[in-house]
Amino acid sequence: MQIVTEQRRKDIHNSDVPAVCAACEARHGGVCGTLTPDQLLDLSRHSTRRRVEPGREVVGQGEISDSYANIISGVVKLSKVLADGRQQIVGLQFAPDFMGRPFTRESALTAEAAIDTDICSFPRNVIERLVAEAPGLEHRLHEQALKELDEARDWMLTLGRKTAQEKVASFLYIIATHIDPENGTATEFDLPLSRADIADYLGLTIETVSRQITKLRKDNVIRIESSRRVTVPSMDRLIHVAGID
Amino acid sequence: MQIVTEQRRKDIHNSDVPAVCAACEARHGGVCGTLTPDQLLDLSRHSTRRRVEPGREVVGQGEISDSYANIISGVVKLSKVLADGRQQIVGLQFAPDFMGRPFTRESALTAEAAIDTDICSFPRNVIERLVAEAPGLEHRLHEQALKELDEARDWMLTLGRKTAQEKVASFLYIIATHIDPENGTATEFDLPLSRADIADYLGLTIETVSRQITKLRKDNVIRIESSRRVTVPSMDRLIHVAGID
DNA sequence: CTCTGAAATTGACAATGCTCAATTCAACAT
DNA sequence: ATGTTGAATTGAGCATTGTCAATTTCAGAG
Repeated sequence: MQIVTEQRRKDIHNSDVPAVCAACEARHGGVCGTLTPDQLLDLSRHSTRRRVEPGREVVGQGEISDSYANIISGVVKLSKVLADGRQQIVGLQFAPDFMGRPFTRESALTAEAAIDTDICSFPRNVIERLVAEAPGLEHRLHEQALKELDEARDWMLTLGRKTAQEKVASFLYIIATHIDPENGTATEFDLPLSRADIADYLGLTIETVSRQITKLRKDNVIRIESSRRVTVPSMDRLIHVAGID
Repeated sequence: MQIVTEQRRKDIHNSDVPAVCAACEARHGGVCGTLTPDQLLDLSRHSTRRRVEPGREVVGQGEISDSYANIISGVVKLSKVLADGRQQIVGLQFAPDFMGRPFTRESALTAEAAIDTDICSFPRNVIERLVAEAPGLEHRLHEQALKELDEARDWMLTLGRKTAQEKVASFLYIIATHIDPENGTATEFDLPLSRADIADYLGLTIETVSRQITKLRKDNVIRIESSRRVTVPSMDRLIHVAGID
């Protein structure tokens, strides 16, 4: 079964913004935002854009530290597992975030598409060369790391101290605020994660997640159009139930 | 009550490593490691070394993004609180880590000394100037952020998926491996955190922490010399109970 | 040495969330 | 339509962890 469609970028011989990049939804986000047209051209020569289907690893085992990628659209789950199979999602990446690990650092992380996801990836050595040339790039990567650190710490508070009810509400709020990269908070959206994924993100079981969603529905905090589709009548109420205030 | 002793560093007029730094335990760690003698001198002119007592905030409210500090010795707790007072420790910093947030980024974090802690702090603007001059410095800060991100994600797995028993064992292992910055893993050590702090770090209650410590003692995984002092007869067993393998 | 107060431990009981099992539901193939 | 499959929901009982309260321990003050 073929699951990714690859298309190596055309080499364009002028120093304007490469056509592929000009049309790219993540042109100004991710790593690309800080690059000059020349650097962007350099990078685009080695970039590969492809679609990853749900459940597929974004980069093969062990490659995670070998390549860098911008998320054009979609959602990627970063997760860790214990020897006996218990799993925890430690981060969700939305477009136009970029992913990858600068400078090797072994951290058994799995990156997997949660829904259909388009990514644009570059080999590690090209990124490293550009980092050496363009000081702004490392700064950008640094800021991304700090953003992820803040998010991780916020989530630690959720994992360690919130009730199941608050955890589920917090999750819904995260999705509402991140699912649409363009606009702000969405009041109606599709959940990018299955109940099993949500449970792994919240440190709960599938059953508890389901029961809490049912409870939120009965309390009129959310409406469930279908198992994946959610409407939030009052974001303030959701925030309140999530314990964020 | 005066709780910190301040001593502004003497301005030394030669470009060798400043005397205060040469004698500093964190000379090669923290931010200082990558600086040239000139830069180190520059930095030392604006640095303040002081001792912070347990329970005291390392930097005043809101200042956390305004200054940077190296931990010379001791342990600092980084924590977050919910509106109703529930608290979660989201990170422990040991010597010779450095702390602080480059580039403003409001993240309601409290940094508090867990035990007597010596820190050497610098104002934000000096760090920013040095970052602009010395590219290696931002790289160092970036690596510190990545290290903290890895640690945060490891801890998320512990918070979300481990049992109380595994959590307490994981905590003891963290302390054993970090408490002595010089040497490697310690088999006998003082806990830098009270039971209340441990509970806040593990997302448990004081009582559960106490019961699990008692159980580990009865199972001969650890020995308790006093409530703060712990001996680990077999680190392998501790690791096993912690679920790290 | 005794008193004091905070920290830690221990016990009894309750509650939150988990386990196991049975349905239900939706998508899709026959 | 009907059957099949995986995902989600629901229920009943239980285990782990939390709550509340009573001791115990220990360090420091007098």
